Amino acid sequence: MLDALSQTFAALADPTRRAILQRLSSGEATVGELAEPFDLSLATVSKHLKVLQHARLVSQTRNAQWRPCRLEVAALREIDGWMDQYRRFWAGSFERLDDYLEAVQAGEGNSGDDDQNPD
Amino acid sequence: MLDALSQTFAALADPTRRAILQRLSSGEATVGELAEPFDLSLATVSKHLKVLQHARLVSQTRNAQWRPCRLEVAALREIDGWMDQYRRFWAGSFERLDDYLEAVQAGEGNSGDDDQNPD
DNA sequence: CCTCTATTTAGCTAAATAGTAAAATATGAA
DNA sequence: TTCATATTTTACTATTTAGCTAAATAGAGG
Repeated sequence: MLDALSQTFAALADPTRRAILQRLSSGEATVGELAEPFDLSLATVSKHLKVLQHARLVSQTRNAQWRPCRLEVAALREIDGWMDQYRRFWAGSFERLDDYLEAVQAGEGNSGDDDQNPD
Repeated sequence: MLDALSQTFAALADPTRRAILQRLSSGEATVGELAEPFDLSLATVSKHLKVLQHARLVSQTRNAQWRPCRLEVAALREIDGWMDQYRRFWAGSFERLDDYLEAVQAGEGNSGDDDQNPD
């Protein structure tokens, strides 16, 4: 079994699942409502939802015979947190990593090969 | 073939590949250097690098018989851009989506077909 | 009970992919 | 040319997964 972050990324690596998340970002929806815009069987959408639930991106409650789904943002926040370590590469004016590294290395007075750690 | 965003998410859905990216965030590295911390064959790491290149997360140049790899942040920025539509859910004080939606709906009135009682 | 609606599960196929070992390729050096 | 090093490519296997249809499950209501 993969770690939580990998599961979340894997769940997001499918356009249908991302569309489901987008739909859920405007409110709860039942499985049937979520399936409606897609040319897919309900069983397939149900499986997509199971993947999303397993990745903790969606939760499902029960209301009579409906299972309303809801977006859960905790896993998305984890992705966002993971991205933090890379944001410095575009937070400033650095388009390319080597520009950044060259700038850092020039600032440190090191002209060596490539093992400088900018952090 | 999947769209670019799906490919990027799929590439990130592997701990080895994320570790490779992290290593590259501190500077260029050859395939052998990247493979060193892993208990994987060079061929396997080479394939991971191909996935990362295909997702445009890594570029590879040539230096004699070495192929130094470099982090490319454009695809990460795309992920970051995709996340924008969800940041509002944790940018403020909203821990739970339903709190946010209740607040919004209370302000806007009811939109119609999703008014099952939430609890 | 039975029926209707909503959803999930089971069983299948096809495609993708992570891993391997071994052969092939590319470059530098002797 | 030959050898050594670095990396990729080529089969091949095993696992995962997106999709389907059909059957099963769950609740509402007659």
